[in-house]
Amino acid sequence: MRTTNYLLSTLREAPADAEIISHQLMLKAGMIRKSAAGIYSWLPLGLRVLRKVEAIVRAEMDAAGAQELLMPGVQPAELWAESGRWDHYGPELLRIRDRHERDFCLGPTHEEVITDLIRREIRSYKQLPANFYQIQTKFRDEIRPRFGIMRAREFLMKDAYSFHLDEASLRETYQQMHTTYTRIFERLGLEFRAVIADTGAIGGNASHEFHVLAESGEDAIAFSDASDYAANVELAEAAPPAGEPAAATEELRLIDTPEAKTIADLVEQHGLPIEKTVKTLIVKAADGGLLALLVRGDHELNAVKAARLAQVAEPFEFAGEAEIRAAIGAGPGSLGPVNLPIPCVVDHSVAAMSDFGAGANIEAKHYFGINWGRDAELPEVADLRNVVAGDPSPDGQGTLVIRRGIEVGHIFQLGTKYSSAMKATCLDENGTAQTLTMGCYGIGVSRVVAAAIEQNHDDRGIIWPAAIAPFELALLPINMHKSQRLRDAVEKLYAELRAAGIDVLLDDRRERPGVMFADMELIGIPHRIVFSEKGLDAGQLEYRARPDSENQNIPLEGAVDFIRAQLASV
RNA sequence: CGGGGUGUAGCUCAGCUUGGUAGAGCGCUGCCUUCGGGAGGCAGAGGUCACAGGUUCAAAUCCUGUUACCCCGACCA
Repeated sequence: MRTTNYLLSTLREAPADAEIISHQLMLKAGMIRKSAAGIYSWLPLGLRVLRKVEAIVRAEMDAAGAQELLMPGVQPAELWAESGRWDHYGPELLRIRDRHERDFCLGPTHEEVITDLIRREIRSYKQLPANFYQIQTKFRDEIRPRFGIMRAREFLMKDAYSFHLDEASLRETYQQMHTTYTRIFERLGLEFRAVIADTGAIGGNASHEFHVLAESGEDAIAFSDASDYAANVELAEAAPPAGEPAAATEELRLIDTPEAKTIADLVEQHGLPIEKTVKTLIVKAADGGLLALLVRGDHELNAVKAARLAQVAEPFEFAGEAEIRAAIGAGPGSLGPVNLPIPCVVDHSVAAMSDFGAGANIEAKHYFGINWGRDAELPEVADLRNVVAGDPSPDGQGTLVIRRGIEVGHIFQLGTKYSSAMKATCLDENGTAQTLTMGCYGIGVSRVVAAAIEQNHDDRGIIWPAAIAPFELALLPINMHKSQRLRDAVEKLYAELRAAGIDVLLDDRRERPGVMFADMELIGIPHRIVFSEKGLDAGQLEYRARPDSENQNIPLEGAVDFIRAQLASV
């Protein structure tokens, strides 16, 4: 491809509303343009990347025996009514009506359509198991689309649905998809982790999310430095500390703390180590009253874990200040376990504390030197906090490291949620109808593009992993318009590279070198060759890989082989 | 949905307080010079100042309404 025949719409400055680096770079590199909030066009350069991601996903899904099909983007309301989701999906489902006043929606996912299709097509256990996938545009009317393509309303997704006669077969395909996803993200050249995920309302069955690791990720994930264990921080278990709490060495004392409203104040004004403080959080209880949850001052309450306690009201909700004062007689900032008039659950790490400080349940006073047993009965103990870096791994191997991740894939075992609602059955060996068991497996194809940039960029622009770069190599002739000899040499190599099947971009614009360098670095082409008169005199070209800062002189003769070797070495 | 902010040239923004008929830098077109890290000069093109109404002799500027977009929060995955 020649730049003079290609829409290379690079921008010097990114539009002001682009917040994260991938969004800025995708706009600056001319990959995407916005049509409306969360809705984008892909320019030729961006589409090349998207297609490369798609091709890898498709190849690996095919290799795993999945069959590609394509389902409609517009779906009839009847199917959603059948599964019950027409009423339950909420405003994220964009509903539309046709000229005959019939209801439809723009598909945010395709469980209904595939289940409808398969219940008609699959009659016998002999056709199972089967796994169908598509790569298709989805629409979710997000309340707040943001971060460009990362959290768009319209996005490209690979979604797959598998069908089985029993759980064992489902588990087998699930495991196979886990392996396939691992291969896909390895081939994409991204640093990623498969993490144990929340199974949500479906419950019970296994689920994993695949996260691309990047500082800007929306999810915190915890993984072991010594094993495969990885989980969303929301789900990672905090192991109870070993051993008994240390014996009391201090007397209980009531201290005036008029200026201490927060843990930070307490630490700063009274010289208490933060690990010797306790946070008391009040939530609504299942019985209609209030419940106190205690975590150490330096820990965070984990709402997912708290919501699982039987004593906690559903949905999980913090109590208001007025309610707290009515029940306890003191406001937030002065609460603690001593003389607490409401039920209480404490985190494991709190149960292990001694000689600690907490609110006195008296306005503007704290108790210091609190010890369980002596000053307050130890209440129920549970896992209530987010894990932190350095905690022991729940599988007993190594300690936890916390990184941020971008969710790009999700696999889970659906079971019979849709097949039973929609009566999708087939006959087993005995001729009896069995409700199909299902799994589903998604990859956010367009999000992968943004995630790859979040993980791989520098201050000059994008650094594409080789497998998904829009072009593999850039040819940059300097002052080609002034030298026919240079032009001939460039054209010759360009033709040879193309004949060798290399994805090459020839910058034949009459631009100054600085402009070419800046553009090629911005759009992230992994390899570049610079042609100059001076080099030709010496029979040499300059080669540089994208992240390097040094040029390498290579002989003009055999340049194609050299490039081939460089491409292969990545 | 609640709170906040912004809409002026393709992009980044000034002008608005104090009303007087539209600006800069970058980008774009042409010519000249330059030519190894986003060059310089000259000449151009390009704007219903988001939209509608109002006040006024006069509105980008003041007032009202609408709309779009952005940020924070809640929500969702």
